[in-house]
Amino acid sequence: MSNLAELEKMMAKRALKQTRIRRSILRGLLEKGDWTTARDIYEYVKTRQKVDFSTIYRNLDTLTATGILCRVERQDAVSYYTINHHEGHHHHLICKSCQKVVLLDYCPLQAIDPQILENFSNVECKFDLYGFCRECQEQNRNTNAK
Amino acid sequence: MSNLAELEKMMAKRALKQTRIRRSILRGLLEKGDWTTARDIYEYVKTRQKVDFSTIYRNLDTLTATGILCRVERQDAVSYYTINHHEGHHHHLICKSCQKVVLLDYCPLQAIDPQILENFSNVECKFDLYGFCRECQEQNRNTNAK
DNA sequence: AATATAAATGCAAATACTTGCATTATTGAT
DNA sequence: ATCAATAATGCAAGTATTTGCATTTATATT
Repeated sequence: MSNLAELEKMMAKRALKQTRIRRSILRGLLEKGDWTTARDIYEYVKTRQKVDFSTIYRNLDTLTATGILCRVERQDAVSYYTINHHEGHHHHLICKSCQKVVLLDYCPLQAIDPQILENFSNVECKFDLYGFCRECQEQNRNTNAK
Repeated sequence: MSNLAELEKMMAKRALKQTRIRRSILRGLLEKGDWTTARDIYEYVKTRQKVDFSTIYRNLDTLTATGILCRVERQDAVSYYTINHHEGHHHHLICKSCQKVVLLDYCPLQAIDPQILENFSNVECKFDLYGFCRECQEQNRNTNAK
């Protein structure tokens, strides 16, 4: 879907400076093509150039905030990142065992009584579901049955 | 509403041992009568007896898991706890400035396509809204206008 | 009252992530 | 190509919270 040139255009459009580290983060995520931890991204970049962990975190933040990346949080508070291929606001359902991510094309904000929201501005919505996917349930059944 | 004796009965019903520290945590929260950080609870208990921070966290966890306490998370990942006066599952709207908490008597899980949930078991719902309450908006306007 | 057992605690070390600040690199304008 | 403005980076120290393990305590039973 996306390639590095496209992502660089997106950075330009958002007035983000195109640094070697940023390019490396995006290249790493493109290669992986899947949800990845900050630690794994750090390892990837570090083998290619000098980089500090805080720089990785700061970049993952800005790239996520500008919609270039997408972030989900595991229940143990470890975050996963991937290139954002989806237009518009959405949420996720995450497997508690294998961390598989299912996209939920729904935002609960729309269902909240407007009277309540009336008194608040800049309302942000944190919403995620966590469960065990079918495959992990079955694996677990087998393990326990053994 | 609740007093310590009532809370002790709740602990007994849930087979939680009644330790000095647990009583102290609950007494502190009753005195405060409002959302409180783990740090503040730790300070309160520490002035009364020897206690380690990890014990505070472990107790806040178990007391929350058993429904005796209620927890909300600030956007910067600091948690607030209070005695749970509410029956049943619910969520919160939290002011990003003063941390005021509004109860949302709604769970978005009900609105999710059952076909999606069918493939997952033990689904838990993380849902919170964050915004600026009217008072904080006005204060900010004044500060900026000055 | 003595005791067995399971749960709670303290301690030390680890976790993921954040922040302040001085230095450096990218960018658009000359 | 040079340069000024601004954003990005590295470093060091900080944050809240968690975890493993050995010791202690609360509780139900005798």
